[in-house]
Amino acid sequence: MELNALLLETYRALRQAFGHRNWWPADTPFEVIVGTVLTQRTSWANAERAIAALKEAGLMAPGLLAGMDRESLESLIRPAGYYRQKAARLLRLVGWLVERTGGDLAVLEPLSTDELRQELLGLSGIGPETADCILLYALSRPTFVVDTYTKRVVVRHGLLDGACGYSDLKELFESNLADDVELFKDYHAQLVEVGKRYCRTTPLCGACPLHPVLGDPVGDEDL
DNA sequence: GACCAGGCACATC
DNA sequence: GATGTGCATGGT
Repeated sequence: MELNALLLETYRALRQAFGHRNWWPADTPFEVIVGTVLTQRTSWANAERAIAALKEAGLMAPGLLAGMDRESLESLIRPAGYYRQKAARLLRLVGWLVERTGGDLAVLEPLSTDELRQELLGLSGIGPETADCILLYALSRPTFVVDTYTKRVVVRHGLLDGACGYSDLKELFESNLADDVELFKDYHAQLVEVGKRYCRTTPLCGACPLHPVLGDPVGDEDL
């Protein structure tokens, strides 16, 4: 089967099994941006507590957040973990956003996705996954988000070898699927879901909805 | 108590 | 370029 068809079949199987995942839950694109930092290496439930605290305090707005002192921000986002790092990262990111846009994300529209991605990656604390989450889920750019679950599913089924890096995985999906923001949003979310439920350190391939599509895993690499 | 969760920067080799 | 480590809370 062609890669394009295989990747679409994979998505269909996941969508059939799990339903639309409805990522990213948020009231505004700005809230998505804040969430991308808060959820780094952190369960969504804990990131949500921090988001709720910011909203409760009436601070979920670029100008207000950018003006906060670091210690107050740290105490509000504490439940998300890594709160000292994340407070510093949020202040840098939101500071950049305010300076760059004055708080109006529409100002970024003329920039190419690639230009925007490079700017985001230039900020300390914004790596490839966070940058792509911001681009896809907050700014609706057709960029594929990769994470450890993506790698597990892809490598376990021999689509790429274990030495592949972030850009290889990203390329696999972007060059074999049409640029489709809604597809990219839900596809990533589905990969996270199947990763959590079945494609774990010790896989549960038998009941996995991908098994009929991709077959038995190949290799036994520890991912 | 161990292990994991919607990463990233930095040190070291 | 690859590999190891710190960052921190909260659920299972």
